[in-house]
Amino acid sequence: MRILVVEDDTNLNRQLSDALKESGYVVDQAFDGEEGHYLGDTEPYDAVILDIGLPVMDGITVVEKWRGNGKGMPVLMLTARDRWSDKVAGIDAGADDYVAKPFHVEEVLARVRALIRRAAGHSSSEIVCGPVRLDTKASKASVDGVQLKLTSHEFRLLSYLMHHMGQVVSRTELVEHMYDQDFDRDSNTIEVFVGRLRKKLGGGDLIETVRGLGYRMQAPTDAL
Amino acid sequence: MRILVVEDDTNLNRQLSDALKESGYVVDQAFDGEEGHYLGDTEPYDAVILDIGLPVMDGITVVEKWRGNGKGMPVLMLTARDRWSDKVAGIDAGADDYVAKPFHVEEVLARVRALIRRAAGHSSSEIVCGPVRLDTKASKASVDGVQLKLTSHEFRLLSYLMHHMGQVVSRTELVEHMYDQDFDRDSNTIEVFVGRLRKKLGGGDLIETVRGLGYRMQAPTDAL
DNA sequence: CTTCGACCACGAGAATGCGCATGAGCCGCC
DNA sequence: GGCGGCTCATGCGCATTCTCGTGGTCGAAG
Repeated sequence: MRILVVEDDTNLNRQLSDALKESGYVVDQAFDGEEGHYLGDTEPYDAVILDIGLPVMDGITVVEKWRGNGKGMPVLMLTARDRWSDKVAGIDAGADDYVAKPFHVEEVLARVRALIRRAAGHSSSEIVCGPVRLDTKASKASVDGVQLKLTSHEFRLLSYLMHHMGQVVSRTELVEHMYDQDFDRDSNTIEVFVGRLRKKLGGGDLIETVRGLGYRMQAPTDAL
Repeated sequence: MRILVVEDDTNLNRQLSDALKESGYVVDQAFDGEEGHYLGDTEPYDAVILDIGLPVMDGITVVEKWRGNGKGMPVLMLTARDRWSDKVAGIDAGADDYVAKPFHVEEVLARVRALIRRAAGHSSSEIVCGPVRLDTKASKASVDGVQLKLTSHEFRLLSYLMHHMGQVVSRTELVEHMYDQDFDRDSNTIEVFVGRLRKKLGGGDLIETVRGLGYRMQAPTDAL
């Protein structure tokens, strides 16, 4: 984890940086807004601690520039005690949190940890199997990077198969997970959907049929 | 976006609730810890404002119970001035942010905005999707730089969709976040609003309908 | 090797029901 | 009372899904 500390008070900067290093982070330091902005723009930080009152370019502007440039790393702002309007401006500019001066170093550390933890939670949920990618959150699937146009049942089927990659999945199991309750078991709907899905997924036999048992989604590293 | 305000001071509660409603949120109110806990446990809020000193059950306990129960919505705590230990306790219990009393209402609003957009994974106060811009700060939306004239429900719908860009959002989810507690679910109101919103947003099919599942706002940089 | 039975693939048509537009009534606000 | 916004009902169009029938494939047994 790499952290940038932008703070013009050299004493405070060192204090924070030391505490962070002690906690196991890699720390870069900057002492004015321009330097800080440049570093944040070019280096990949996991979090930034940013004073609001800085020489050359103030903290608000720095955040705004980063955000306008697509930089999304968590930013923790340091504000003067009673400047609540600064806090509002900072938060609206895109800061994720702030601490009012004077602060306890442990509080800053706790917040940095929280920010990093939270930022880690936003990775999109994707399952990959060979050329097939499934994004459960967006309800989208693609093969070789090409978007598939799936109906909701087709998607549910693919989803279930991909969640059980490598396993043999019986027809009844599929029925039970694709439909709410009682469903006419003697119909070949599943086969029909498997057929359609195979067609949409394309050539490589990704969905293998295990005669008498059900279907199996090919694991990516399958030595046939 | 739907928000719960838990505060026993009726005056303060109303003050906050009114300000939030003015900003386009749907607000539920609770006046003691138990009521607040129950509501937060059963209804899907996008954020909660929670006083720390409450009758029947204090704020810390409320958060702890929610978190222990898997509830992850952002919680903004209201603490008494200078009670540093309360802040720490609140954060440790699982609160996401706090404001010390007495506070400026705008500060609370700014923090709520920040919490909501952070929970959705956005870093700046403006959310952009293709030609559409949503200004969470001013509660305004524009297409190609032209201001849209939206009714409050239309705005809430657009806001929720844009906060969940790329994800499929179900009709019930939309209902739950656009209306407060009791609302007749079996009607096609949402479809009507989607229709109107589409008309106002103009040609490009920004709101995609996913048959059987819900709606999805098209992400701008669509990775095909 | 051949034959038989069970199982599976696939195409095409039929039926379902979802989503959309539209417009009428209703409510609250000015 | 007029107006703008919200809700609800109706009917249509069409994507999706289900059914059915035929033909193909596989495995085992004679």
